[in-house]
Amino acid sequence: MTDVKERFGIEPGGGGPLDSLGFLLSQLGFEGSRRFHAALAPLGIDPRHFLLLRFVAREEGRSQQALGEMLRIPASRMVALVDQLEERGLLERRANPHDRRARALHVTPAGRRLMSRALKRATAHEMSLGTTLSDAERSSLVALLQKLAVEMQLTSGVHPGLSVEHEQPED
Amino acid sequence: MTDVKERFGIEPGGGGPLDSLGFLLSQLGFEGSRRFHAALAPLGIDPRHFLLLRFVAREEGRSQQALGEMLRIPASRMVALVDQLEERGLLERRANPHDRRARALHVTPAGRRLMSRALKRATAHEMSLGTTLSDAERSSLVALLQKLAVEMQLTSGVHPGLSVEHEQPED
DNA sequence: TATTGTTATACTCTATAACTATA
DNA sequence: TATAGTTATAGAGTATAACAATA
Repeated sequence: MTDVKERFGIEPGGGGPLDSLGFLLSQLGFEGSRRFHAALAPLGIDPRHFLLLRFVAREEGRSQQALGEMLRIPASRMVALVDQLEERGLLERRANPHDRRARALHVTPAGRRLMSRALKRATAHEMSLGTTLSDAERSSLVALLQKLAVEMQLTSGVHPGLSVEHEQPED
Repeated sequence: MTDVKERFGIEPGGGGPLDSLGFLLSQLGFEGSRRFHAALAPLGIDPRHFLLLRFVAREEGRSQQALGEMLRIPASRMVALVDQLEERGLLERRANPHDRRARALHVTPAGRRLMSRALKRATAHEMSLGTTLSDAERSSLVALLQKLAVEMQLTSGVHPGLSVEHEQPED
């Protein structure tokens, strides 16, 4: 490994901690999210809605709690998220005949139409990233990030920003 | 470029948008930040304080506004951030004899002592990332991320999460 | 008249824990 | 007695715009 300490000098021009792997990931993750957020904004949803809507479509009919556990979204956050999607008529809470406490979540036709539009924007966003990299570079970058994701025990499709309880980092 | 559309299928097992470059960066950036936040917490500061304190040390005596412009931190956020660091005795606002409106920022001796401890933790955090990668993989990952940072017009040492006005993305 | 830094206000988001209705 | 989902409350963080002192 390259000498990590030299990246932490406070001398100007020396790079600083600013070109560290951690800082780069934080900058890029945040900036990418900001752009994705902007890409979805015209549709009236944000990345959390997009993620949840996709999951509901994939796990059609599951209870609100089951979905929340899969995505590791705390129950009280789920309420607001599902409320917002339901208000826009994108998904429905249906009664479960076997357990009247539970709410089965279903995507509505309008929800599917919006998902299709959102998917186009998400794809365009994804394609807008890494345009200065060659095909080989882009694949190798994704592979390395996946290796890092395994190391950090991240789960595919589960965003840590939705799972966190108590305090939120900004940097 | 690998076919980006196939990453966006909603079929389970197909990967989903979840292994996209954008989503990976967001997950990793957030999780890394969360860990860095936790690493600094015992010292009573968070990553924003660490970044600002380092900058003040590097640009000793600059005005609060000049620092804010360099880091692209809105003026009203700077007040709270500097307040917190001053309350802990880590930096001082000094009068500027040439312009009595301006406040020159200086790191105190206690601030330098704390920075040294924080630097150790930051280094340990940085070294804890990428331990499952070979030296060559780690360097190539950093190089690719830097290329992406250039593409996205990010500035070394400036975190977009501190610059944003109006709305904050979470994903 | 413009600028530096501060503050007052209102707004959004959150965690927590209490709560309802079911099981 | 436990669980699914909801809500009430209080706290943290923010943007905005107004503000005082100084230029």
